[in-house]
Amino acid sequence: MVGMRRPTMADVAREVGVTAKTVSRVLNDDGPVAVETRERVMEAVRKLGYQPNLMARNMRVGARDAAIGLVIPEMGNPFFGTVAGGVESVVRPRGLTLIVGSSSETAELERSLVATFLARRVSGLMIVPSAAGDHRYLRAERAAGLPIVFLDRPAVGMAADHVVSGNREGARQGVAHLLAHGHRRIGFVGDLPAVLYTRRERFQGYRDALEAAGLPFDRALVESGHDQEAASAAVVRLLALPDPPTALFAANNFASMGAVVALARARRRDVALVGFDDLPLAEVLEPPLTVVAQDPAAIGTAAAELVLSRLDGRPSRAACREQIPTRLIARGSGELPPSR
Amino acid sequence: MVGMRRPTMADVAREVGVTAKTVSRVLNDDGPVAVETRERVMEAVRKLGYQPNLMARNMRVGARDAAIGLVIPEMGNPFFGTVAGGVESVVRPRGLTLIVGSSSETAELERSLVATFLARRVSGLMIVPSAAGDHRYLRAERAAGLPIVFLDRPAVGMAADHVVSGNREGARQGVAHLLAHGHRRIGFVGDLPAVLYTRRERFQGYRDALEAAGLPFDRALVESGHDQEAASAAVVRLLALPDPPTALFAANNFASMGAVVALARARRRDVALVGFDDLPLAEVLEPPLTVVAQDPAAIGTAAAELVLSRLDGRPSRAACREQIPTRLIARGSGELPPSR
DNA sequence: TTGTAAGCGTTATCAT
DNA sequence: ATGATAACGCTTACAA
Repeated sequence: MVGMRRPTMADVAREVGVTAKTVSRVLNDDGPVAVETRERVMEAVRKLGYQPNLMARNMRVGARDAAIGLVIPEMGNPFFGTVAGGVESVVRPRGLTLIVGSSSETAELERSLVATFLARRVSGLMIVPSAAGDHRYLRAERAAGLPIVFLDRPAVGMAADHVVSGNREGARQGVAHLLAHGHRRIGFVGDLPAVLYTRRERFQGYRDALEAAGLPFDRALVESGHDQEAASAAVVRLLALPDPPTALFAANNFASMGAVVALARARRRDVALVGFDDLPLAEVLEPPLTVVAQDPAAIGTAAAELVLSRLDGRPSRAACREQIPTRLIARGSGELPPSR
Repeated sequence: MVGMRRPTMADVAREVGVTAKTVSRVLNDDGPVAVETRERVMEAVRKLGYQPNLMARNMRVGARDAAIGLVIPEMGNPFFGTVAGGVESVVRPRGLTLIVGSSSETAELERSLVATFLARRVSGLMIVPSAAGDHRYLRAERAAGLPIVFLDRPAVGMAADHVVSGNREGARQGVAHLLAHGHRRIGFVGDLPAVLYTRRERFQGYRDALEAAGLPFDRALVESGHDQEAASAAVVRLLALPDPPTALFAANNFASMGAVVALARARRRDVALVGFDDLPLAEVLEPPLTVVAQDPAAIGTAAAELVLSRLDGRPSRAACREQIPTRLIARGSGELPPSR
């Protein structure tokens, strides 16, 4: 039983007494086929359990695999998972399969994944670039007409299509929300400086809001950490300042969780908090967490549609950027008044 | 520039003045090649920017795609995302690519995804089966030697390898934990009855624990809901009973969140709670949530290793089942004493 | 309406 | 150490 050769088109053809081409015609609704022949072919297909070999088809037909390669930093992260889900939802109805790999945020893994995808001759490439990367090596591919779209962050060293959140505007809105509730000293808790595109943008939004309100920028109110624990520590430092903030803006979900934990540990229910990126349990926290929510599914679908439009021949001479707007969700923590 | 044909092995060969087969030898470290020839080939490869075509290779070499097809219910769900990450971490070092699709928990989508994967001639199939499915149609594939492994839930209508959490034992442990803290009336909040394998197993664990403690089973203490809101409502009903439970066991994370929300809304800090499956913010809740944590990454890696071992020729005559143990994490909510 | 021949880009086999 | 030829399973182009 094991290793039994799979039936091929030729096997089906032999069974019916026709040629492979005729079977192909039936299966692809190509060219004219006699009704009776069609029926006999279909029956032989069922009888033999024949399944067309997509590999062979792809190879002959386009020299391109009917697949889209997607690189994300991490599969277990619901943000990127939802992005991937968005991509799949637009790509599958077009008959394209999704091939996914995770880079663990390292440029090396990202590059090796991309190499694999290119070797497979995927029809399109979608990349959430890792921080340290350089994408110049993809210029030739892009020039040769391969649709390449970057997600969540733009490419480095190369002008290419990309779809990102409205980071700057979203952060501005979140901070403006705190300002509107009377806060004048607002701490910023973000990733390690300058490394990440999103951190830079959101930081700009923070400054935009302050400037629009005519408030001075105080470097002492800016703290960073690369994970939840570090963010907690950052919050502790902020609250220990001589002139501490009455509100916090957490620039990503690790920072948000770190801030929530730090405030809970310190039993500080008087510090306002707005986080960038929504959390599953946000409404259960005390107080419920006010957030600037992103729309990861929309990032995925928009990027996938961009790839499809390139595939359909939309010229890709000029790189285009798409911004997916964020949405402020007021739940309580961002509406607390200043404590002093 | 667009549509420029990619260099093939033949192009490289022509450039060097040899045959395609020689280039193939160099690239695959196959057979003997003169040192000088090898160098000239490598240089031509660089010069032309040649990249081997994996599709063609796969087709010729094994009639199998060097890929593993994985079906999960939902990409945005961190549980399944982490499972997928576990699979990838095992499969990639072996040179296999991961192809993923989500079924949205519907048997139709699952089946169509599987069909696509089979048509691509993947080397292995990994499926988190959706509730309503029937997998008899896969028996022939399995008999023909295709490695097929089910994750998180077993197959229906067919004996096949599967890797699942220790649902029953984990639930037993969680409930026993509550019993050890003095509770005698423990409510069970789960999915809709009987539909889902995991719900059945965990319910059995609940009963095991009661039985071991010599406590009677009270049907009134069992409630169900298919999402967070329904679970909340279920908890409200339980607490309104004439002789209400002093503790709750939530059999999945939706139920856990629903229970947390319901207790918070009712300002009931006196009801103990143990949830099945960990939550990101569990330690931030008040009180911090005690859980029976699963190990989704381990489920993924174990299942992937099973596929690889089958691929390496381990006979698959008998289906094997692997249980990944759970781990009780006591954080506070499960250690509350009975309120009366 | 159906068949024939050729080819997609590799690698296996057998020669040289 | 290298080459010639065929083959993998399918589709395109053309012929019958």
